Amino acid sequence: MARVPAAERRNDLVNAAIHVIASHGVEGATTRRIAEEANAPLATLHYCFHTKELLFEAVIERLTEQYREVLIENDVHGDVAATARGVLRGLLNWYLEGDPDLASATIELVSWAQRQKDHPAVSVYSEAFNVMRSILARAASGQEVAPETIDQIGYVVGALSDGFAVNWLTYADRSQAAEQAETIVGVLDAWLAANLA
Amino acid sequence: MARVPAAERRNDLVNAAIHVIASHGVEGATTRRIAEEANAPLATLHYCFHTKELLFEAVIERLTEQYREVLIENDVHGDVAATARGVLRGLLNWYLEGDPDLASATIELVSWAQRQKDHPAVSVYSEAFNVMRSILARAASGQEVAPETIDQIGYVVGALSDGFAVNWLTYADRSQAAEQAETIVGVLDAWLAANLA
DNA sequence: GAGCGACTTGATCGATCGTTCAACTTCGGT
DNA sequence: ACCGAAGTTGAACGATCGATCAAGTCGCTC
Repeated sequence: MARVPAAERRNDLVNAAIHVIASHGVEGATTRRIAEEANAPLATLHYCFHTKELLFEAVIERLTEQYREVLIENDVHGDVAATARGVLRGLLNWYLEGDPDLASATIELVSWAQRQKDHPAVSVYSEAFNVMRSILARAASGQEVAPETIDQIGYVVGALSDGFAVNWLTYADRSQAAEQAETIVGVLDAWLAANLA
Repeated sequence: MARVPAAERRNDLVNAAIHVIASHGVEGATTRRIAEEANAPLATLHYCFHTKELLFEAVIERLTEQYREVLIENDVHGDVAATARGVLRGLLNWYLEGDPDLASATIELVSWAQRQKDHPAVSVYSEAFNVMRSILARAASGQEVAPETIDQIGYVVGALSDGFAVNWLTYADRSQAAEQAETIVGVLDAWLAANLA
């Protein structure tokens, strides 16, 4: 077969793993299915990733990176309220219009990673939270906002986007989810207005 | 061994399955592990539930029932705002102080059920939503509240509790989660105040 | 063109999976 | 005392899992 550098193969396998996890769940994501999705023999998967666990850790790194990009891309560089609003909107739009496999695989893998030795699950959330905090902190640099308020806003934005995602992934109804996204943003607006006054 | 009626055995197996799913995930919830947790031989599991899938469906029924009980128990019989607030508080408290296996197993199984033929996943959410709607509708009987507003409130309460649960199950930090629960209730309050005025 | 590291792959391993079966024991009704 | 229904259970089935290995093939360097 056509020769492929290991780095590129690893990339293909990570993409295949995300797709298989999203459509078959962690328990259905077998090494054979992932290899087949990547058009590679089973032995090639183990040539690139010594164990299945190492492959899954690479998938988690990829997902972590994806979240960071989405957050940074949606930094509107406004005041705290506008920035929080923009980040939340960016997340909801990403769920709605981006690759649905990414959100689905994230939910699947986070509970999987929770049970691994040095649970790398937290890394996805903690990293996303850290990025959000730094974005919000810069937006608040000109205002009088307590650090703990920044953290609280970050938590609320995260919780709202998670709550939205769970329902969206459960029902998979796009038009309904679009309305719900508006509702969610309205909830954030109401809370910000009441707490940043 | 001591003779046990099938109905009672089925009950034990459902409880064992919930515990195993919560601690080992759906992919780690093997028939042998569940049978061992229930102190029953493997063959007994298949005597009570013809297949593993049927056992999992029984687990989903149990979880659905649990949610209904929590919602009904926390109906404060006040106006719409007070009722929504009470139900949300009840859910958050149930997550925080109830059996952590129940919430964890729910999250695990919902994504599993999503991939079954006649995805029974939706039943947990839809049933919970229906109960919530009927509770809110009765609370609104004396007020002027549009039916679609009732649904919207139900969605927001659900989304907030889901968002709370995801973070709580990820970090498992009780004291932090207790503060976050207060924040979540505050978010609902702000939104209700802005939208029911 | 010889040599070597990088990559490919079919075949196969032992472990574990969900499920089945038949033999066995207990219990309630007659 | 007898009998059939209900419950128990060890042993085993074929399928599939993650992982391994050895025998390749390709492409670059000297």
